[in-house]
Amino acid sequence: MSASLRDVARQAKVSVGTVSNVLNRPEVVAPATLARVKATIAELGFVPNGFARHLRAGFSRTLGLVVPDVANPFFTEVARGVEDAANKRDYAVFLCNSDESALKEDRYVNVLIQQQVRGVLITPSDVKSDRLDLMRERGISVTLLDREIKGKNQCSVSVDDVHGGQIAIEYLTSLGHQEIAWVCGPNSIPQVADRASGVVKAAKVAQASITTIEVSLMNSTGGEEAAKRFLELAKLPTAIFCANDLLALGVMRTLLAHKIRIPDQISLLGYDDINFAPSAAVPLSSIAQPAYQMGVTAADLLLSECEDGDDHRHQQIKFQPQLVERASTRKR
Amino acid sequence: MSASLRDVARQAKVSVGTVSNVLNRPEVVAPATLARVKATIAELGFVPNGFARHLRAGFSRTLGLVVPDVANPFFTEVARGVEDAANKRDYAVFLCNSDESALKEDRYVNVLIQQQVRGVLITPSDVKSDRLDLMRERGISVTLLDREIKGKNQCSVSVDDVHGGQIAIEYLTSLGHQEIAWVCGPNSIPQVADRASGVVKAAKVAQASITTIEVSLMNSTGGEEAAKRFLELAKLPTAIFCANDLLALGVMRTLLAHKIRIPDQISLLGYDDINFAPSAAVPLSSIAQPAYQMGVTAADLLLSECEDGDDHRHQQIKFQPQLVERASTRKR
DNA sequence: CCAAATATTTGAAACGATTCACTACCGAAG
DNA sequence: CTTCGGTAGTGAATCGTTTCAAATATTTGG
Repeated sequence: MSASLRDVARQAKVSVGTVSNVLNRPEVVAPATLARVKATIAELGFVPNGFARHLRAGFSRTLGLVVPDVANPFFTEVARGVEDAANKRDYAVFLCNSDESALKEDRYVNVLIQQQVRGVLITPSDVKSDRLDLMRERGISVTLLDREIKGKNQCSVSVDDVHGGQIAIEYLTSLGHQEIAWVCGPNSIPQVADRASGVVKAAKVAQASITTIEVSLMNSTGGEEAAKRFLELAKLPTAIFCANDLLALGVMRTLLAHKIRIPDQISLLGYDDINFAPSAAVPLSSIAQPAYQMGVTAADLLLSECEDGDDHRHQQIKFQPQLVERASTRKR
Repeated sequence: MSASLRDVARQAKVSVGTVSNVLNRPEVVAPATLARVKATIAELGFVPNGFARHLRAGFSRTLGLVVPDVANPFFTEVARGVEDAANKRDYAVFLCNSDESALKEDRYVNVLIQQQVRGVLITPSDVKSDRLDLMRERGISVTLLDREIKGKNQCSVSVDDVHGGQIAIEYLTSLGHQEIAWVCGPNSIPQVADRASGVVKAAKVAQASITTIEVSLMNSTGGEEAAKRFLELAKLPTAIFCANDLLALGVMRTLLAHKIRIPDQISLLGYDDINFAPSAAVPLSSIAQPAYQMGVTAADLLLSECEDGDDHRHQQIKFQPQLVERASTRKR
């Protein structure tokens, strides 16, 4: 099959130790030998076997990335950031979609442990679970992505979701909306809970009333369902704030199909500011999060934890969300 | 650190061979022993070290997936399919974005070889390169995704792009359009070339005239650039066919910003039928490809090649694209 | 109750790299 | 001519599994 270090050693008439040195500490090898061995390596097309290397070393140069859904452009952007940062340091990334299911998450955590990944970036479906500790016990660094656990000693990169919910409602009320619908996923998702708490807080200050519409899927299908439920309300709110852009797009699609004009009759505000938001039927106002940047930051944090070892200090980095105004919202 | 097979053996008072049997061939182990060893495994929280296992076995349970851009919803869908199919067979997937760059692709191929992946699914930037042979020489199965090499002995899953280009133009000419702009990426991308050839073929039959606008980036930024170039044309075509939906969305955004009405003044047709297409400012007509299904099929094909070994027969699977009519196209 | 047949279990070799104590060699110093 | 210091190179042990021939235990038939 493919050439091993031993084959190279034999062909170059040196010992395996020397070949290993050529690969890992070329400075201790005499120039002539170095050249000869390098030539042999090229000749045989030798590529070191990562398994064997990492078996001895005790760790690998791979990371796991566990997100709820890469089909969500927000996470796609995050993934891009992670990949670029990892790549820069010569790490490869395993991609895992948990679909917010604890079961799938468990399976993946197990796979990642088996693969002996060096570290894991995860948006856990359930922050309280012991999955994370399980990995850490095994010497796998864990950094939370878009989640945060207070008081716990670990790195995390998140966005201030409470503030996000708050500025959303502050914005809508500043436009004169007093009856607002809040379309969200299950409250067990921390982002949903946090944004909701920001929503409630800001609503109280502005004395606005909030109607919650909760659906199970945080994608455009969920949005369609939400819109149908919305239309059945006794008194229609004048603005809708959605927990993410996919929901908002589903809502938009359905409302437009029912001849409801946006923003004339109803203002619509999303969350995430995905790439597609400006191209929507009515360009979607949204709360932007620095997705790519978050991916890069999280990966850098994780890798520095992996490589610095003991003198690493855990950090909780929190980005601030930002309002992006487009055509889907307007004064009442 | 974490428990090894040897630790389990010691604690359960059996030999390492027996523990290994419990893991891999439980049917040869006596029920009482089986139970005891399993209990010990659970107690110590033992997870086998994938490296050591695969080092011995000579291959791993990992796949590589190399696509030009996961941020493109088409490839995201494909990736989802691949992941689900791989997961079902207990394989993990490395995600790699080549960005159509031969350099990045080379780097990733090297990483994947080092990781000793069992197989690779790739949309190669350059079909003629010897990267693919390099991997095969090392015993890594390779399946082409959304590309095809005629006469070569390998599996591939693709879409009939020539036909796709053809039905697009047939449709537009059937609506009465005779002056059509074709917005595409570099001709070095096989899909672009194939679709272009379908375009030309159908145009000849219908005696329509085609104006080609080539941009370097196949995303919405590229689309914006294309639209600007389009607007500078001496005589404006009445329809635009874009090589993918992202391009089309960029074009749409820009044309609408210039107060050009779609489809009244210009018909716009995309390719891929991504999830957002129906939510676009003007719901986008498009040529649909079964992305998720392609991912699943490709992964299944690859894994059957990996596992069936010699009695595997290479297959070239070709899906047929389909026209999806929405509001962005209309009769002249 | 014994031999043969069958069912379990054992333990050492192997996978391919890294590591490190050790040897070989060379020139310089005593 | 020996001794020392330093540089280059060696090769056996090691990592945690799987595999498999051999050893041992158990069952069966006579």
